Amino acid sequence: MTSSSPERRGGAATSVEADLGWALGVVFRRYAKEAAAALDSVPGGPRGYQVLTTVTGDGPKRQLDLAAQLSVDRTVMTYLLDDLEEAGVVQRQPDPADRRARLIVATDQGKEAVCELERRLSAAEHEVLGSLDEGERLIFRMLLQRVAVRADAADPVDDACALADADDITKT
Amino acid sequence: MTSSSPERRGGAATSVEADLGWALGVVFRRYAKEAAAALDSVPGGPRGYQVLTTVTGDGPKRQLDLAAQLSVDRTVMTYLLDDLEEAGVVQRQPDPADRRARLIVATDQGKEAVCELERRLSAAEHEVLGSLDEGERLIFRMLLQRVAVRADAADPVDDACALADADDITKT
DNA sequence: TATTGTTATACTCTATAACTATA
DNA sequence: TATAGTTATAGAGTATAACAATA
Repeated sequence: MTSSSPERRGGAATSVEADLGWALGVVFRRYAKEAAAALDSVPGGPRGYQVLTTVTGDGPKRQLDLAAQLSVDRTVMTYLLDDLEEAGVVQRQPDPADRRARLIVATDQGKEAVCELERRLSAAEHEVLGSLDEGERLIFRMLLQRVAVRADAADPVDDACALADADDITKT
Repeated sequence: MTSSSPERRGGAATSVEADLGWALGVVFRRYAKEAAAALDSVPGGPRGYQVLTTVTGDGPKRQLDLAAQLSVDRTVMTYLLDDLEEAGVVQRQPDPADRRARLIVATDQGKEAVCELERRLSAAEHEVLGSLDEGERLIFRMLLQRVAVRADAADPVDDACALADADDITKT
């Protein structure tokens, strides 16, 4: 048993209005698990895969740019690349334009691996959305995409008001 | 900047087929952030809120049962309850049926707090789904719910096959 | 002997700070 | 002086193990 059932939650819960947070959490964790399993062979798991696909798709990239683009701490990027390099899927090359920087490039082995990994990941996605038919899946992805685009644009700083009037419940 | 843009990802990406993992992650993290802000006043944040709503809705519960139901480690539950009790929203009472066990009950203050917190949480949900109109929101929640129910039922153990043939990419 | 709950310890992940080599 | 990358260190969060009280 990994999570509580939705009906268990308090408050109003018509079968459709059922807790959004619960559903989101369950689906996200499930996908994360499936993806992690699919990408099990990549050092660093999903994040290692992201690095690999990025350098494969975009071509050579400097370490810091890569870190910024993927929202990974630069210190974490160091460890990640250590492992990926040891696995032989990427390589650190000197940047001819700046002797401080390193250009990260995918090896042939890395490029090959991406194809196989993409297939596995795609299968994992299909698995997670298995309860929807083709049409529903399309609608779901479309709506989710719309929500995500807005969510990605929104800044947590915008919620200053929400935080401001969130006085301590112990004083209510 | 918190996350990479979807078009940045490698592979095939028609605007609708855009990366499911990315969208799920963004929406989930956004919701988690909003919820954490809305539940800022509860010790333990969202998890403290879950404990509070559970004992408010289901009535007194033993600590271990509560931990199992919410998938929280029993050692974590101890700290969580310490904080919630100190805040005055729940109480540990001796279980008349078993002197080892403690029954967790919500205080009046705790019950009051739940109402306010539910309102805030509901507002947060509305905010996250803000890019959808009423009808779309209903469809989205319905589909998400369907996906979640299946995802919740599925066991990671079922993926033994996926893990089995996930040989190391370094040897491909 | 097994179980409830607590405490202490260790482990993982991530972020911070200090360092080097270049610019 | 500032920046790219590395290393060492410290912090949060979580899990493991040992413990006291009771069954």
